[in-house]
Amino acid sequence: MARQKEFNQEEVLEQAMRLFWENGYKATSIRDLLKATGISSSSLYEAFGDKRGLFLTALARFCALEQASVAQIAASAPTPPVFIEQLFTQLDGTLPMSGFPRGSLALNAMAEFGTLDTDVTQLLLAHYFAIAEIIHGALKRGQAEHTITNPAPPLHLAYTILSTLHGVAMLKGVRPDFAYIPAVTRVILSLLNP
Amino acid sequence: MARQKEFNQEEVLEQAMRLFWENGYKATSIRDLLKATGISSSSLYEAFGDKRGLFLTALARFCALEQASVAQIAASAPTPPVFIEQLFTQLDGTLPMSGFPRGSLALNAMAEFGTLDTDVTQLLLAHYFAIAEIIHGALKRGQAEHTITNPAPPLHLAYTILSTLHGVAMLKGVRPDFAYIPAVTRVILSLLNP
DNA sequence: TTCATTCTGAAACGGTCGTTTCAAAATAAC
DNA sequence: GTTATTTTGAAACGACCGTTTCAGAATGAA
Repeated sequence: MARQKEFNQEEVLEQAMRLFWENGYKATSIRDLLKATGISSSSLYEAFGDKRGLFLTALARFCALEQASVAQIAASAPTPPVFIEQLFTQLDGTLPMSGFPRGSLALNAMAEFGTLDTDVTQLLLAHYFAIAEIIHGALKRGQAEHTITNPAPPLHLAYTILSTLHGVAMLKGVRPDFAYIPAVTRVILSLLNP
Repeated sequence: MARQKEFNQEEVLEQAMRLFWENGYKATSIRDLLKATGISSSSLYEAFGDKRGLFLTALARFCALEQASVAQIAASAPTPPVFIEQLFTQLDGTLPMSGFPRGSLALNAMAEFGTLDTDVTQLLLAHYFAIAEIIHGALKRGQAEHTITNPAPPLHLAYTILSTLHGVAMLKGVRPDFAYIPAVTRVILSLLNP
């Protein structure tokens, strides 16, 4: 055949994801992306179609990473309440140290796009319900194992907990040193075992 | 003196607030604002300085309206738990009918700006803590009156409830017909009186 | 080595951005 | 009615936007 690509598509996506995460979709220009990734515009357009295509790919990557992270925590936590606790703990402490921007790209995209782009909306809703389902499954297990005594429908508890997580994540994006996450975590844990 | 203004500053702010609310800061252009408000660029720049100044003024207006709304609900609700319930109910039902865009301009601004604009950040944090304080006060009252039996620190409960509200509002911005708000509300009310 | 194919880098495209300018229109005071 | 002050409308500004183009560099196959 002919010449092979000089850039790594994964690395380009990683950088694009970070830029969109930090600055949002509209505020991230193609030139910003070219500078951060080091590739040229012709390569970018050949690989991803256009700016929106690159964003959708980067957002899908974010969602996949976040779902994998949540699933891994769910699988390794000794009990469902500890799983829930670790969701909040990860939000509070470990993510900032990993060099990622604050907050959540998915939540930022929810706010920026709302219902204005059906592809973005579909991606975000699928992501939301996938994570809700992981939490839901854990809560069901907890009720069966009696590590959770609250008899409320586990799906309702799951939506409540996920909403609380999202609310905390939003505030954390504006005030990264928000000190009340452990307190909120304790309240939520007390909800599982009143 | 001389000629008097032909436009009403309040109405211009109202329109600007709606546009920023619907589309975000970056995605709302000066030309969009001129078309929606009917004024000319010279008038706009004379009255608000620049685009960012107009946004800050519109955002401050939104925050003032929201705080007044929450305070009014707090004052008129028969008991603190009913007050909390009405916060969720208003989010679920009445706002969409009023012709306002979905979601919350304050939450959208949190996501769009993060920590990148200190003036925006300060405004949003002040708004956040003002509403948290209203809820906090109501919960303290509820504990004193025994309409709330959960003995947890009311400030912790307040942050938890506000976070949940914000998480629900975020999802509502992407899926206005989200059907589980009443279920989440019931879970939160059960938290107040376990 | 030659040829065919693919990727790259840089320049350029028209359009839109936020903002400024300024002459003409309007009005309060005299 | 004249004057002084302020607002308005329209045009224009340079900068940046997302995107396209294409000659030339690079590389696998013959």
